[in-house]
Amino acid sequence: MRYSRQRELVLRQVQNRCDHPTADDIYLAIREDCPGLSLGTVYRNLNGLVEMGRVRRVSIPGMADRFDRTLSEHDHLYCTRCGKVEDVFLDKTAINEMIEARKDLAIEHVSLNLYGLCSACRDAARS
Amino acid sequence: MRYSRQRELVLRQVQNRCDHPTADDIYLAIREDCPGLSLGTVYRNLNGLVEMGRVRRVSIPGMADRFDRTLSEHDHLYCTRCGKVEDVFLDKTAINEMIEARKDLAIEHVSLNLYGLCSACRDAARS
DNA sequence: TTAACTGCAAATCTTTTGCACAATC
DNA sequence: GATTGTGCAAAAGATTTGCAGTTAA
Repeated sequence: MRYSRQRELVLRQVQNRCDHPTADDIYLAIREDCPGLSLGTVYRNLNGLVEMGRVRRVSIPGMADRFDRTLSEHDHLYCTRCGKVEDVFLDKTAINEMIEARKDLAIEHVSLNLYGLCSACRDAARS
Repeated sequence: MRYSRQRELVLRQVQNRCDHPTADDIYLAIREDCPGLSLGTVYRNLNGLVEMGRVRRVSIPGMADRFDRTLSEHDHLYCTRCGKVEDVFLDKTAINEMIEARKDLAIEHVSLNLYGLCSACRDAARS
């Protein structure tokens, strides 16, 4: 894979934000510095970066994919109040053991999505 | 909500099949008996039936939603070999306990998707 | 009769793709 | 100079929606 300014900007954009931007979010943000940019290029680069393992894709049913700079194993919480996506680090040993125990299943990978309140909305709801 | 032949046919279609059909699968199947049917009507009715709790929606990232006649709590296995979606009944107490234990999180609902081999493909792979 | 439902087609939204041109190695 | 990447615009796929006509209660 050879260098390109656009790919560099896409990667930097994902790495520099702690939210979980969509392709369009990234496109709009980069566009300010790089007016010629096209959305197709953003998608192509995101797909490449995901394949290379440089960024992660976060899929939540019914909405555009989001992209995540955090590569270590973790899951995502979709906030049912504000729509934000938050990283959640869970101890998954219980889940893995439960899956292992099911010898009748040939499971290769488990994906879980959490729905609830993000930390900001949880704090707001407390008052 | 008032009676309609189309809704009846959509519901019956979901209830009579043990696979997990997409809106389009259902549309094509019903269309044989009811040529006038439109795909929009199928979508509208499926959405209504899901809202009423008569059928369940199964969302797997990157593909069309599927619909499930089985209402009791369970998850889904997407077969990475043949693409079939299979019901999986797991003992989720360990997962729920783990979520409960995380007092810092306000999680309302957990959804998990499993990826691996369906029973048919697993049996085929064994030989 | 009137509110809900339908068919149709157009619109929406997300993502991919074909192609001619440009940039990289 | 060969190949990879880009911009653009069109296409694709899933789903929703506006509207005028139809149907159940």
